[in-house]
Amino acid sequence: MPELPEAEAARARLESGALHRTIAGFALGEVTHMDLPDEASRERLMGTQFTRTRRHGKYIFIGSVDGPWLHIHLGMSGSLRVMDAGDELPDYIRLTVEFEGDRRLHFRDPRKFGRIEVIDDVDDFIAAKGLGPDALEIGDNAFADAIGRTRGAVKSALLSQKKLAGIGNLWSDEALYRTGIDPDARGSDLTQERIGTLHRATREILQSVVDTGATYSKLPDDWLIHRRDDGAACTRCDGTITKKKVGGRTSYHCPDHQTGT
DNA sequence: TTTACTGTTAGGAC
DNA sequence: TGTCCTAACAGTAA
Repeated sequence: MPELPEAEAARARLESGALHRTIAGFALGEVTHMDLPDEASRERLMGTQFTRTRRHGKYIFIGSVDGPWLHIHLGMSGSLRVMDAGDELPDYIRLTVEFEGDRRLHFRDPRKFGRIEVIDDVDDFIAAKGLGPDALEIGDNAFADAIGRTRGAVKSALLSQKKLAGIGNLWSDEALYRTGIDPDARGSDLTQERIGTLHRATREILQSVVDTGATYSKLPDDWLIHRRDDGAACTRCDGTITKKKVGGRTSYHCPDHQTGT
């Protein structure tokens, strides 16, 4: 379920379980239609150790000061598992990094929308992708520009990784729900005050989810995440949660307290 | 059996 | 030129 908080949880898992161990091999699962490192890329990593991790938006990186990096994107259904040899393997493991000793790093991805590749420089990669600032780091002015200068739907702007990186369908809905903004509202129609409120809500929501390790059941009961159902009761007014498409994405909102301007 | 889905991106419309 | 929108990707689950 990967947006920024899930990527951050995965990064933390790498940080605690996959550093300072010599890479001894790789095992490939069923890999048709997937972007995974080819033989030559895997060969570059053999015998090296990862010593640090990074994350930018939904993009995860693990590498070292001067060596190549592994870039991991979880796609729609990817996850990382740090396990030991002999542990019972879940289904849909697409790539395993085998460290000396028993430690194993597994990339699981049923739907195969994720990707892993070997890259030389993280900052170059981020620039080449055209990613905006990380959603937890972006400053007030940059956020106001990213949202307030778009003619399209505010939700689409939140979702644009080029404007700011890390927000996906679930947490964009959550932030708009909390701030009472209709996902279809034009970004350029919002007052500066509302955009400021949206920025704070976005940051607080993402940070809260990060703090739970992206465990949804630990999030407060009144969050939209627990009632993404057409017809559910709104927790902020007497309204009813309603489903609609915004920018091609399924969106849940309360038409009573979420307004256009 | 049909429909929808938490992300990205190419291609086309405006 | 830029911005925005849609469809497609693959597999599973409801």
